[in-house]
Amino acid sequence: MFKIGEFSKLCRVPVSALRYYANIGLLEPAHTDKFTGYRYYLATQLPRLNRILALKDLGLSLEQIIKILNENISPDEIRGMLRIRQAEIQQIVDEEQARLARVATRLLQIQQEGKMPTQEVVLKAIESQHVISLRQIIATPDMVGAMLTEAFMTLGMKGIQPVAPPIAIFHDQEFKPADMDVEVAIPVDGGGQGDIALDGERWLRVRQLPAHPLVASIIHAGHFETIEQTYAVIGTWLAQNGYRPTGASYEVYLTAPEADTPPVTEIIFPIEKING
Amino acid sequence: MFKIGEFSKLCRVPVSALRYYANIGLLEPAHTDKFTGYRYYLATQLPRLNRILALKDLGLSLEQIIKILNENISPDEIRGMLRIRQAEIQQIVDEEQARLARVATRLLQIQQEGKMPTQEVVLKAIESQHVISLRQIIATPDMVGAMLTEAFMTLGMKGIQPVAPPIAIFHDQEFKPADMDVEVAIPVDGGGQGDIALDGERWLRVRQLPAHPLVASIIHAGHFETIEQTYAVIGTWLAQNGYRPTGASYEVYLTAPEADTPPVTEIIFPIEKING
DNA sequence: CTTGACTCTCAAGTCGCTTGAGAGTGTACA
DNA sequence: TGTACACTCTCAAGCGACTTGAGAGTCAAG
Repeated sequence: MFKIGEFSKLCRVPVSALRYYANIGLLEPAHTDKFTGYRYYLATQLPRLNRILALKDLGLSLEQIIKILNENISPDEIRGMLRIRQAEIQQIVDEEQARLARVATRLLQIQQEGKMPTQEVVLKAIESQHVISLRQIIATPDMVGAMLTEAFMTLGMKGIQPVAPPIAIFHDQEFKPADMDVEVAIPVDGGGQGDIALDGERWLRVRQLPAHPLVASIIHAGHFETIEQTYAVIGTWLAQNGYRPTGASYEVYLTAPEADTPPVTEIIFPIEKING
Repeated sequence: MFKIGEFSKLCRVPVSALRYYANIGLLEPAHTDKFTGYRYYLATQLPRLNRILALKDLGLSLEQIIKILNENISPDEIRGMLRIRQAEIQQIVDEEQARLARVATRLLQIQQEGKMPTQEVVLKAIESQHVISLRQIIATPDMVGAMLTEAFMTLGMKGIQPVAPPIAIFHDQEFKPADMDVEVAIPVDGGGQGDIALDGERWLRVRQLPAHPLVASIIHAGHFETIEQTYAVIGTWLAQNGYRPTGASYEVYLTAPEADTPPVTEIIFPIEKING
């Protein structure tokens, strides 16, 4: 008969943990004094405790361990549990390794630039969106504004409300300062909506923007004249972190145009990992 | 000016999280209505939020992020933080990979044996211990009991109390059924204690058992006649999991000898990882 | 009979949120 | 103008596997 402190020394498990295990019914002491409440353990309880520690070591929750030890579960069920754990652990390993790479990159950046970069690139996924879009070749980039205005006004006349900020998609393979192939897209409700004619040849088309499982995003807060700097930041980031763009890049215009405050724009690149 | 739900859609962060960030002072809304309490955000707050997400992605705590963003911290300090994180993440990766290997081994075992093994091997570290020990070549293994009795009686006469269960250390390189080189060691308090003569030639020596950073341990609950089975279990386990013994093995006798209950013994192997 | 080491229970804290209850607010439509 | 309904608010509790601490009781030695 060991008191809890002695038993704790034997098995190298803190007293507080033993008490916790007793409370949740994972490892009851062999005997509990009815008057003092003192817990008394036997050495024969060590095998059970060791099974507990071993299962815990595999990453199972205490609840699962109680199940495995108290009810007797079929090997198949245990195999199922372990296989789920296996997948989970693999995912953790992958995630943490990616995180490690990001931290290393960040350290390198700080070392090279002597300070913490203030513009942040964020990875995320983008879901498919229902939009009304207008695609055109335009002579200069600042005509995007005119396209948006035209699209917005036409929707306004039809009584259609946007459900998210407008987007411009740049379809050219390489960067062009002129004759850009641009599509402006305004997210709308999924309801039954048809294409809308603008003039003799041009149409506002209803379509579904594709989902992108992985995109890199960065916010540019400031005038469009300086947006190239932010493109440079994201480009550098992609190169340093081993990603490659996989399709047309987006700009999302998060603020309505106002005279007194600079616009906020989100730049989005669909990407994939190199050698992934 | 976005309401919290709109801002949440923009940045793809749940409303509940945004409220939480506001509460802990990580990202205050640009404006809070004094009467209704409604939070209003600006698109210009997105860069800060993105910085938050990026730092969180590196695994920093929100508290650290508040520090980095609100006070302006020197690049050196940030480098320090990141390097600590780097080490932590590396450790997580290593641990999880080891865990993955253990889970895989376990799955294999279940497949081979058709059931969950009930004897568990546990890895742990053992600290250095102050002991009084007696080392001898003995003809048969069951003489260990006699050595222990002799040592205990001698300590008893000197009024010295053991502080933990007695240990036997098997110093032979290979297993020998006879003429074993065995040391019995009884942990005692660290106080100033000298060697004790037993008879003409033999001594109880005071010494410090070395610490072992990594040992494999298994509990054998039952008579000594069946202890070889448990040795086989731990041996198989070491082979399957890629470990190699690095020194003399121990047995710890967790129960005092009693006639009616079988003894409980812990078997301990100092080990190291192969190819580690 | 005291001292000091040990034990007990119960509550709260850890982290980064999420969930839920209960109440108030904003806006579109009949 | 009423009303539905989506949205927002605050505050409290919950997650998991314990740890920490307060306050009270117990045990063994001297």
